[in-house]
Amino acid sequence: MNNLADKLRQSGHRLTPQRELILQAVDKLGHATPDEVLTEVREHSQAVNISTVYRTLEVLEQLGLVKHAHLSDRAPTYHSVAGHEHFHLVCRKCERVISVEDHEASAFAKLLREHHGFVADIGHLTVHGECAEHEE
Amino acid sequence: MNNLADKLRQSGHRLTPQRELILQAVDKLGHATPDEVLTEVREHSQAVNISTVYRTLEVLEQLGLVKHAHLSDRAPTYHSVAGHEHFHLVCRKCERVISVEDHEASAFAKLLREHHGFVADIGHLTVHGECAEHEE
DNA sequence: TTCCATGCAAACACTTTGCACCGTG
DNA sequence: CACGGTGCAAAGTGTTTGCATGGAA
Repeated sequence: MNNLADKLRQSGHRLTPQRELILQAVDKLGHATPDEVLTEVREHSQAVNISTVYRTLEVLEQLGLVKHAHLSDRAPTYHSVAGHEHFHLVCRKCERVISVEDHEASAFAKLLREHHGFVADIGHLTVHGECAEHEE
Repeated sequence: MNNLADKLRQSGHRLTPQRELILQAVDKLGHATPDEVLTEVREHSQAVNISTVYRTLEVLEQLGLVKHAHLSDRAPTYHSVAGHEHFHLVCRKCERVISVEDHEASAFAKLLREHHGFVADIGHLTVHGECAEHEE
């Protein structure tokens, strides 16, 4: 089955080569800014415009195929949602990014739901701090 | 005692009227973008430049007097660190911001430290999701 | 053949920087 | 009176938008 084509059509969108390429690039790169996605796409094919990248990432996120997180103070990064959700730890000292299974945040999410009626989007969560090699 | 003046001098900085005004504005506003800080400062005094706001917020953050968090996908917001640390819950539907005492994240922080050797900066943490009135 | 999608260029939002002048310490 | 701080203007980075053209269904 073609997940992308199906999801696009079900929501009244169209399947285009650009959209396939951009989703492939996100899959391959792991965590990438829109600009990095553009660079990756141009390795294989050429001729994709940066505004198409922005517009496509927005559509893919609506469809639940990718998510974005804010790993730095700069541009957001996109990653594919390949079944298992995860969140991120980012070291301020070395910029290292650690991906953590969502279940490690489930107790925290439960607490927020019970105390504040708040349903957390764990897949969007980024925790900044310092990794083992760099703590004070 | 004058906390600002002391901290500035101890770190080789100077006390200026702009720095006092900007810190007061952050205190008063709660959570504010650099631009909102500028607007607030200009209510009282005039003549502070946006680049001074950026430079000052950076200094104040180094001194531990303010912190920034990313409450939206847009500009960061600054809040004063008035003794007690807190983190934020942001509702995607209504933009509401809920401030939560840091101790509610202490079990989560402990888990991250034990499993990943990662020391989380809870005061910088922002959790996105949906508040009680807007969950699905 | 109908609309949605794309490319392009311009505009926009936010932030940083170089430099001359100002004012704290 | 030295040196860090400020204002101003310009440039840098990241993102969005209007519009004409292109192509999927």
